[in-house]
Amino acid sequence: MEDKVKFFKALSDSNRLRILKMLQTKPLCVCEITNVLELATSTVSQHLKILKEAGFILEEKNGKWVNYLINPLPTDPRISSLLSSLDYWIADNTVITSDQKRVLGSDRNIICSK
Amino acid sequence: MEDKVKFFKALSDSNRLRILKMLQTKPLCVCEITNVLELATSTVSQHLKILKEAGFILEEKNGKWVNYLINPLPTDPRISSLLSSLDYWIADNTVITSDQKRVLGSDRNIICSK
DNA sequence: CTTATATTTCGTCTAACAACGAAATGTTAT
DNA sequence: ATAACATTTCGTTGTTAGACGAAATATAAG
Repeated sequence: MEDKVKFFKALSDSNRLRILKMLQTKPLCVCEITNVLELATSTVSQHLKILKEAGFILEEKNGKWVNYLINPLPTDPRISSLLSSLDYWIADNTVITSDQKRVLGSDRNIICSK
Repeated sequence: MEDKVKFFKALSDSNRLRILKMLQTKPLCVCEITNVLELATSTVSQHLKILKEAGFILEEKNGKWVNYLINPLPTDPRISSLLSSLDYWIADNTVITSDQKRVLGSDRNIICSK
């Protein structure tokens, strides 16, 4: 019974919605996301784990970095539905838009090694 | 920012999903729902309050009873979307189906005054 | 091999949530 | 009026969830 609410639970946190929308802009490493959300790295890592286990995102190791990206081929069609209609569910997207701009205008090599 | 996750939060509890699906069968009073979910009346009342405040259901006083029903004309189109596609989000619906059968085959006047 | 960097895991704190029973409220029936 | 019933509100309890910092892990660079 509990996996019925799994998707809703994963989307029940505004920081996780922000992460998903950022990743729809481009794949990002943990420290880039941390930089935008202004949370502890460990907290962001935890959110990413939840999104990954729910099937929304994938992780790809790249040396020192772990890149997270939107799952391009989710096994569950409900995930595809949710991902493609995320904007619909997020009414006020001023924060989201600002996040996406920050993500696009920033360089990992400057941000992360600070 | 917090009303972004309002709908997802309301649907993040399996008992609330069961309530919504029962109400899609027919309007019900608190004690009929309590009888199916086998929870304390006060707990069910609390769940109904959450669903009502999120905009999914309405309440109609009818003497001794308070009838709850699916909101037929939600102001927010997202609520309509969610309500009409609830089955899609609920994968394993054995519990749901059983609930709906119980609801249809029971008489408020017998159940509630016990 | 040691250091720096990126990330995850772990333990802890606090806030939010679901559940309960008891008390309060409102309505119907006697 | 009083009793019976339906429901809500309130206070409490146990559990879950989000946040943090510190320690552990992994890789890159010197």
